[in-house]
Amino acid sequence: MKRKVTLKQIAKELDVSVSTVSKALRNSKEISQDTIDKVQAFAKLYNYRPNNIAISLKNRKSKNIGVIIPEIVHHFFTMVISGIENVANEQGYNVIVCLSNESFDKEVINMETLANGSIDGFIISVSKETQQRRDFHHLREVVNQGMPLVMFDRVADEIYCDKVVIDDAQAAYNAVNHLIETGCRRIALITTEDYVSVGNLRTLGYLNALRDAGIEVNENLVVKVNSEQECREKVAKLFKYQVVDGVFAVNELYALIAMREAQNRDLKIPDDVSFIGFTDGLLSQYSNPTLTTVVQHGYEIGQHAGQMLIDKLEEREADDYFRTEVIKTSILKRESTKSGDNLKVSQ
Amino acid sequence: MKRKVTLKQIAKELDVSVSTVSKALRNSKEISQDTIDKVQAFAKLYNYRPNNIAISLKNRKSKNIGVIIPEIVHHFFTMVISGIENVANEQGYNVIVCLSNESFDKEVINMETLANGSIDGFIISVSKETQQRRDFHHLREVVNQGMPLVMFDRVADEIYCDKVVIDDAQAAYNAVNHLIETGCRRIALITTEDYVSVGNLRTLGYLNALRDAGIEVNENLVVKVNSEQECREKVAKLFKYQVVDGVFAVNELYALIAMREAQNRDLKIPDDVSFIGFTDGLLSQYSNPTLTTVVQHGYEIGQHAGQMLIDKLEEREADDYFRTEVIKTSILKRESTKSGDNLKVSQ
DNA sequence: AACCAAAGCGAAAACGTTTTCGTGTTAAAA
DNA sequence: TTTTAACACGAAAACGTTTTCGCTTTGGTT
Repeated sequence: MKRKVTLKQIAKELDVSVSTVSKALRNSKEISQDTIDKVQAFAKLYNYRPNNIAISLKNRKSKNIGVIIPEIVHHFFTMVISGIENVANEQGYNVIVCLSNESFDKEVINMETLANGSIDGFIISVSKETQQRRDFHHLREVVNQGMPLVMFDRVADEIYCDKVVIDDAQAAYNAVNHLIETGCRRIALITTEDYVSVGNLRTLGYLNALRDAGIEVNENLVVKVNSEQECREKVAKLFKYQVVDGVFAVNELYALIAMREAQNRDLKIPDDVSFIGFTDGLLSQYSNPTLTTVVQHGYEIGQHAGQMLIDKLEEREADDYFRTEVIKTSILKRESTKSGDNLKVSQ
Repeated sequence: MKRKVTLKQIAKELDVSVSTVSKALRNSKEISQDTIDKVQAFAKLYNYRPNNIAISLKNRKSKNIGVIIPEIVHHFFTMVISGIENVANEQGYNVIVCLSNESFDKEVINMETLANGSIDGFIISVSKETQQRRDFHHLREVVNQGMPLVMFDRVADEIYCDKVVIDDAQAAYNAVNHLIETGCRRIALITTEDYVSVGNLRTLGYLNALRDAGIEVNENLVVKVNSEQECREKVAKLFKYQVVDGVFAVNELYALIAMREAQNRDLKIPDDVSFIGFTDGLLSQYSNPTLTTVVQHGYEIGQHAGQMLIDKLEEREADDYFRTEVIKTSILKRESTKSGDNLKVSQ
């Protein structure tokens, strides 16, 4: 019920000026010790806390970071948010999260409402629709206004700003290579039909790994799907008409679906066929067998993105110098691929 | 590079007063059409947007909602956030997310930093540590300051505020009852050793369901665990020494671990033993066999919590009247339990 | 006695809005 | 011609801070 107490109220009660109160609270040496004690005692008694909004207005900075992501019900993005939160909180920043729900319009609206003082800088992974349209005017706009921007994962090359990405092509290359090294030769790729750049990069890594190993690409082993349902159908056909001894899927769900199909056909995993997925989430951890995956280190991505942004905000870094940090991926070997020990045996 | 344009700058350029500009932009009828046109054209040209912070200060409201949750890498909480975001955005509010990481101190700090103007109201699910200590002074404080507060899931009865919960006891009752109806008699409970109130309530539901069905409680079928590892061990013992034909677990992970153990012992699911878990997440959806679960409808919980808070903020509801909304759970039947069709056969 | 410096404090501006109230100008009514 | 009303606009206050600058009082130095 009792409203928050302000400097003005304290000043009136103690019969001094607002300036005196303000200075006393900050232990200014302009103020006598007597007055300081009196003011601080009173402030403590009434639990005075400075009003953030007033300070924001005065300082022209909010100490808030705006994070815009396509969706939050997604292991990778929650890990990234956790990472951002971690570095932000340590340095006195709050995180405002907005969801674009993969919609271009909502992304634009979110940015516009936040960009007017509510936040000091953006961290964003753009929506699918935005990538499809290749319309990045809203990003360009905030950059032009001098507001720091960090993009992660789904980035736009044509926007000049800090970025945090993984090397999708390299990661896919390593994944496929791991299959090759453990004896696989007829390796299928399950990917998305896409405009989403990361999908293409992962496909590229797949192709390169095969080429470097001197394995010919078999178009019949490449399946492009757009939905879970489509994945099930095409994977069923794949196993029906082709001999497959390894599967690389661009996400864990598709890998799981493929594993299920293989199991239904009484194929032994990993002896008859090995599986590796992209993105390490709960499903990979607890599937049966557990799934070997490419881990993207979302938490670290978030930490780096957050730190890069804060470095710009605190002017620890020139505002016209931009970097792209590439976070290394790693392969977490589990039960769905053969261990290195079997290597000679299986080859 | 170009800073955001302000009313003052527009006023100077057009040689009118700040008040005139402000009114012209809002189509006040105090201002001539000529001036309105002139001002609006200029504002559009320079892409004028009112500064949110200044408006917040003036109106003494930020249009921000503070959400504090124990962790974000958790399906239930992300669903809740999505629900909150949904209603908040529709009504012009932003969501500031803070994570307590299950720590009491961080929860307190988060609330204090947000409570000084940054937000208009809180939505919170308290940390385990907070529940353990039963120290809710920080909640009491914001309530006393007249700041609306909505608690969800992990609530504190002693705090007088709006709440959104599920009926854990009833939900558990229904779950266990479903097992009973499909023919199970020796039903195990896998729960957490806890101070967390929800765990106790779920246990209560289990006991009541057995009692109402005239089934004696067998202490040996109740396992309390605190970690994944402990769960594995105790579940192994359970299956080794007891005959079990049904398992109710207080979360999906424990249910999964138990299923895995049963499969290792070549028990048929659901014919030999049925499983049901609490909380419907990805694991339940994609496990093998898929897991029947109690679904908590996190998205709806978020929507209700958000709407209750906004109703208070917009004074659509008296600020001294508090409700507790109970969101109904439902049981999503999948492969891990017998269907109703088999009912007669199995009895 | 005259001067000066330091100590202690207050007034005011600034951040960017919105809104109330007052004022001068013009056109219509008496 | 005088009064009145409508019209168009500006000044100022308010939201809660921080900070600069200036003022008064005190005590000490010549």
